[in-house]
Amino acid sequence: MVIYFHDKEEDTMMNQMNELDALRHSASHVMAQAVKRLFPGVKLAIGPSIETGFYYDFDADTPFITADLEKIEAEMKKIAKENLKIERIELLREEALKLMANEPYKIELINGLPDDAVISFYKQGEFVDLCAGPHVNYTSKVKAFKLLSVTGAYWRGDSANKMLQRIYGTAFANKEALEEHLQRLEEAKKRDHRKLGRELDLFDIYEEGPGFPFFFPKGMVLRNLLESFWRAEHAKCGYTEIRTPVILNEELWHRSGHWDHYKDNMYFTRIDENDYAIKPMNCPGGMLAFKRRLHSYRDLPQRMAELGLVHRHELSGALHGLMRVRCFTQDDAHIFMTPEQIEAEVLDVIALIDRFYKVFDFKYSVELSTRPADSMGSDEQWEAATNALKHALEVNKKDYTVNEGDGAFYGPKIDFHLEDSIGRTWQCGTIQLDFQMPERFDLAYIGPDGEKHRPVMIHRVVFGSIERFIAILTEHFAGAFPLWLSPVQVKVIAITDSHHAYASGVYQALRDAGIRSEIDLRSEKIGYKIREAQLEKVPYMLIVGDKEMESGAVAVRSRKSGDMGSMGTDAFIGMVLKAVLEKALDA
RNA sequence: GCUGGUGUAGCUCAGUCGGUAGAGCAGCUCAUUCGUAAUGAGCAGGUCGCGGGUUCGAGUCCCAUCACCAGCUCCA
Repeated sequence: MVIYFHDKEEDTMMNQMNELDALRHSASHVMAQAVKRLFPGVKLAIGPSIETGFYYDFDADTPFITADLEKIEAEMKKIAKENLKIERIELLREEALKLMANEPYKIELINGLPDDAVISFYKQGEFVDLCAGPHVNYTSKVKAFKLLSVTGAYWRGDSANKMLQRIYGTAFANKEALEEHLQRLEEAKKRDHRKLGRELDLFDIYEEGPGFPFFFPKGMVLRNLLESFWRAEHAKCGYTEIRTPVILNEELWHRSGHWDHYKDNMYFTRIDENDYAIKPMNCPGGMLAFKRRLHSYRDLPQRMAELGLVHRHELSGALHGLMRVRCFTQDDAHIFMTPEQIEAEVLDVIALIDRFYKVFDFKYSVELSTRPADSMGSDEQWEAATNALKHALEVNKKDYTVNEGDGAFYGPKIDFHLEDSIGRTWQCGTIQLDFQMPERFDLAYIGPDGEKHRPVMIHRVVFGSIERFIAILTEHFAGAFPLWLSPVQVKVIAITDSHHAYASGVYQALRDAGIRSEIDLRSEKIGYKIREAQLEKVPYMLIVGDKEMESGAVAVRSRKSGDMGSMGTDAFIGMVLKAVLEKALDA
């Protein structure tokens, strides 16, 4: 989350944040102390404060269960009541190792500290913990807290290491702030795209196909709108569109390097005694499409887009609604170019992604991901590619963080992250620079010198996956999509049977104007029909009765601001069409 | 995949000590013709995730498995 403040406000805010940080850090120590009292055999790992609270990792012989949280919470309350003084102690390395003789993880941490590091501890009553601080001064300050969950977490975040028990909690300066936070979490649950997708009849995932989503008629309207918008924008930017097969011969995937670096994520099948793979990425198909003929430098850059359906075997525990699925459509494109064109092309894509996200009012963060351990190509190539991306980011004056070792196996990438309703971020857009595939597929173009040259390639997506983007979109707007994206834009509601003919006329006029509409002719009270339309988050309701019939008008009600009074049907249609054309966010 | 938790009607949930499953909403039928967030009555709806086991008897206890949720790992 990006927050902007003015000078003084910023200072106070920073101080408050630091205080809250210290409080939460202390809360994690109090929790560790409580755990130590209740389960003496437990070993301590690490326990930092985090954006929304704190956690502590423990190595326990028997895993904690949910019921343990209550006991631990009760003990924490006792420790707070004891009002222990929290003191800082600095020790020499030897002393520190001696003090932590029974804490193997702490010893590992101490040994990992640089020679000149100050080794500090914080002590409260009988509990001492290796810690850089800062902390609040008394345990009584830790009074508004709640333990939230117990989960597994690998030591040092490495799945090769032992899985520890992590207890998450949150703490605030006072009860009110804590309650407010818990309330907000409840509210956020209502925006969950999995819930809204079902309620609004957009999409769902069934037990019969874990990670393989279904899209229903209204969800398809949304999808198709996103895709048409995408096609129109890409055409403007000089992209062409192709479509490559979902299933291709396994040999292709050996050639591309996917077999060596991505096999575990791929699905395979056999056709007439031959081995085939279901594509997890669109690039190899794109390579073949590019290779269909010889290219001149005059034709470069060549921007070939593809809305490609890919399948990837994700770990069962990683699946998450539409955010992480096992089959999804990437709004992919491969840009083939000369090395001189790299920077301009990367900058263009950065600008394109920025433009797209602004249309939806999305805030995003940027990451540069560098060479992973499992990758192909030479160091020089990787360095050149990484520097090219870095340079583009700097030219663009974009703030970004570096994600070491998180690049694709064929090249470094710039990732664009969007936030879901509870602040988790998801990678959507990405720009990947690739010197490897052109090599592997022996791609070439004829230069001005009449010789063959190797093109460079960019893989890039803007939405990322249509599925994930729809999930983010749903949560961002809490299901109340802006008018231009709403599956149903207008609902005509007749007051009584005698208005049916007139209502149907209005309905037909809307449809003739290309406005996605529904009509409600049921013999229900209008309060009931309005309530239903409101819950369906339809942007506009047109209520028609005697008054409207006489004047040839419609009574407009917006889902946002309620009764807007009556206006001529044509005027309403004009208003809607204008807002749709502008992709207005407040309509 | 790993750790903890949860699976009961389309949805949200109740179901006591093991004694044979219930509500609200949604759906259907009928009545009602109504002016800005719920008209009334009636009907129907369940292999209690799936498979074993214990028991005279299992939604409830045990085992196994699948899916989901939170987190870790991984990723668009």
